[in-house]
Formats: sequence, C-alpha cells, structure tokens
Amino acid sequence: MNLPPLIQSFVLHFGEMGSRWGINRTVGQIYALLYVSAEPLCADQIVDALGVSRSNVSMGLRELQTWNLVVLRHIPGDRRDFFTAPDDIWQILRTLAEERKKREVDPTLSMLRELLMQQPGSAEERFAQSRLMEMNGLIEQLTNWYDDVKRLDTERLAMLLSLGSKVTKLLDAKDRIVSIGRKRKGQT
Amino acid sequence: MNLPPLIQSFVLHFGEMGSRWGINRTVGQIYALLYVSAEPLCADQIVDALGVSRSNVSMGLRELQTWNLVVLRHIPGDRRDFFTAPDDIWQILRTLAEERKKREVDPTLSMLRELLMQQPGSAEERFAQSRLMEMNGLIEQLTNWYDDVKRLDTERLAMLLSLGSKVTKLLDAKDRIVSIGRKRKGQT
DNA sequence: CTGAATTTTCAGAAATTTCTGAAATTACTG
DNA sequence: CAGTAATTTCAGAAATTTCTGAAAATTCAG
Repeated sequence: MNLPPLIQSFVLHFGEMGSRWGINRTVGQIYALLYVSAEPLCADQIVDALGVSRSNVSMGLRELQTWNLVVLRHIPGDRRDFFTAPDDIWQILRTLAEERKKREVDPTLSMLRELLMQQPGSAEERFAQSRLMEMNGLIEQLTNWYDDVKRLDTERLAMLLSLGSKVTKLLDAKDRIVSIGRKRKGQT
Repeated sequence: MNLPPLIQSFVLHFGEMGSRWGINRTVGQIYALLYVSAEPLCADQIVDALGVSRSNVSMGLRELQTWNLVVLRHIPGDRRDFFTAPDDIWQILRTLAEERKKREVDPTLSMLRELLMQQPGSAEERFAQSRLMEMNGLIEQLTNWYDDVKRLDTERLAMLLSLGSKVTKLLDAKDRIVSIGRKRKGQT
C-alpha cells in the first residue's frame, strides 16, 4: 500500500469496518480512497495505491456501482474509466440507507408477510406468528418513518435531527390541549 | 434441522441475514429460534432444533450474551441454563442499536477525531482532512439525535416515528413567525 | 470429597469468501 | 478493419471464518 499516512489510516479502518458490514476489505478500502481523493481515480491508480490486483479492483468497483455509491467519470481524450464518490455526504448517506433497506429490510418484510399468511399448524406456530406480527409491526413503523423522512431536503433533515426528542414536547402540549378539549365536552 | 415449517423458514432467513450483518449463520438461527419460542430453551434443545454441534451452540449463546440480546434464565430444580429473547421488541431494537453503535460508530468516530488532530503533510492530506471533517460532522449529528431520542419511552418514540417529516411543518411555521418578528424589528 | 451433569475451550477440519493471474472480451484509434 | 488499450471474467489459490469433536473445566448433589 502506497499512500500518505493519514489517508492510509483512514483506508485501513474502512477496510476493517467493511467486513462488519456485508462488504469485503478491498471494497471498503476502494471506497475510502475515492472518498478522500480530490480527483477521480482510474483503476490503475487504485491498484497502485492499495497494492491489490487489477482484477480485484475491477470487481470492487463493480460492486460499488451496484450499490450506487460511486460515480463513473470520463476525462476528454482519455479512454480509461475514472471513479469518484459523490461530493455530498448527505447524498451518500441516503444512498447507503436506501441500498441497505433494499437488501436487508425489504426481503425480511416479505418473508414475514408470507409467513403471516400461513395457517398455523400448531400452538407453537401460532405463538411464533404472534412474534412475527410484532416484528412486522415494528419494521413497518420504522420504514414508514424512513420513507417519509427520506423525502426531506437536506436542510430540513438536519433540522429534524437537531430537534431530536424535543418533538415530543410539542406532542405532549398538543395532547394536553386535546385532553382539555375533551374534558370540556365531558369525555374523560 | 427439526422444526415446524413456519418456524424453520424464519430461522433459516435469519441465518442468511445474519451473514449480511457481522454475525454468523448459527448465531442468527439461534436468535431467531429464541425469539419465536414461547418458553426459554436450553442448549440441548437448540442443538436438536438446529442440528448443529453442542459446542457451536455454546459459542453462539456466548456471542449473543456479549450483545446483551439474550436473557439467561434458571428453572428451579434444573441445573441447566435456559435462554430467552426479551419479550419487548422495542427493547430488542434499542439493544441492537446500542451495540451496533458501540462496535461500528464509536471506533470510527475516534479514528476520525484522531486523524483530524494530525498536521497534514501535503495538499492531498489537507483535502482528505476536509472530507473527514464532513464525515465526522455527519456522524455527530446522527449520534446526537440518537442519544437524544433513545431516552424516550416507547410510547413517545412511536409517536415521534408516526409524526415523521410532519415535524418540519411545525418548524417551518416557527421559522415564518420568527422571520415576521424580525421584519417588524427591521432586521431583514 | 466423589462423581455425574453441564458448559466451555480449542486444535484442526470443513466451508466459505476473497483474491489473483491468465485469458477473454470490449471499446476505441488510426 | 487491424491493432492496442482497457476492462472483465473466471478457475483455482490463498486467506479467513465457521464448525466440530474431544478433552478440559466448572458446577452442584449426595
């Protein structure tokens, strides 16, 4: 590996981290390298920087493309493919969330729905289905929230984050008002 | 594997999914099985249900314990250890979030902070640091939100989720009011 | 204590994943 | 087109992870 020490540390960390997610070390390293590079890089530059085989880089870039995490660029008068990570880190976050949902959450949801359609054949299965229902409900709540929030522009999303749990104070206030309204009408 | 078909499907799915996260197939299967079982199970019951070796189950249970995802139970007059998943799925979600943060986010944050302390040795490193700052800032926003929200009780958390992006409408209203206030005082 | 029941450990076997080099394919230039 | 540059494919090598069986350790009843 042939990189300035600071960049090397970052790249190595992402390589290790990658294996905790579903991606392999090389893919993690390639992405880290593209992320901190000012200019787009071509495959051979990545080979030199990381010291892995050309074919490994080719496969890694292909995987990053299936994740939509990498942008293919061309330099006029140059036949090679160049790659970058998007500039906007919020966009990267959105892509990551979307792809992970597609790969992890959606298949789980359809599995749950399928199993919940089945007629339970025993008390054990009936109990299991009640647990699957709880899981299905939780995931639906989370994905509904996500589907709603992901449409926000970045400024509003950041706002929503900075507000955090304070949101619930507004809700409490609303609840109190509603409850007072009910009391006036004599409904508990 | 010796399980009712519905439960077997669920267990197998979780086994596969497990490998997409940092856990292995057996650990995923054990957890799925405990999750859908009405009663606590002992290691040998898990061995029979999943058809894996006793030692593998022992290691899997130990890993689940380090994740705090599993509760050890004792039955009076029985020397064996019995295990369950917590009843409350929201609690499971909280534990999962906390442990994943501990293992994935926290080490990344300290790596970033360490690298941001270093004096850049070149223009490349200086650019890289600017990218690390963006990443650090994003992760801090997300973890601050998480640290705030995780303290909410389940009812309020569910409220917050169901509100979703509507929160920002309240914020917009607030902003309009503030901006009118400013105009009255003649400050843009 | 003794000994049986239970759990854990761990060396190495088995399975899986990652990576490479060579060959094939594709894409472009002149 | 012919030729070359660039990329992809893929069989098998290398590395890593997972799993097992046997042995060791622990726990507890009598």
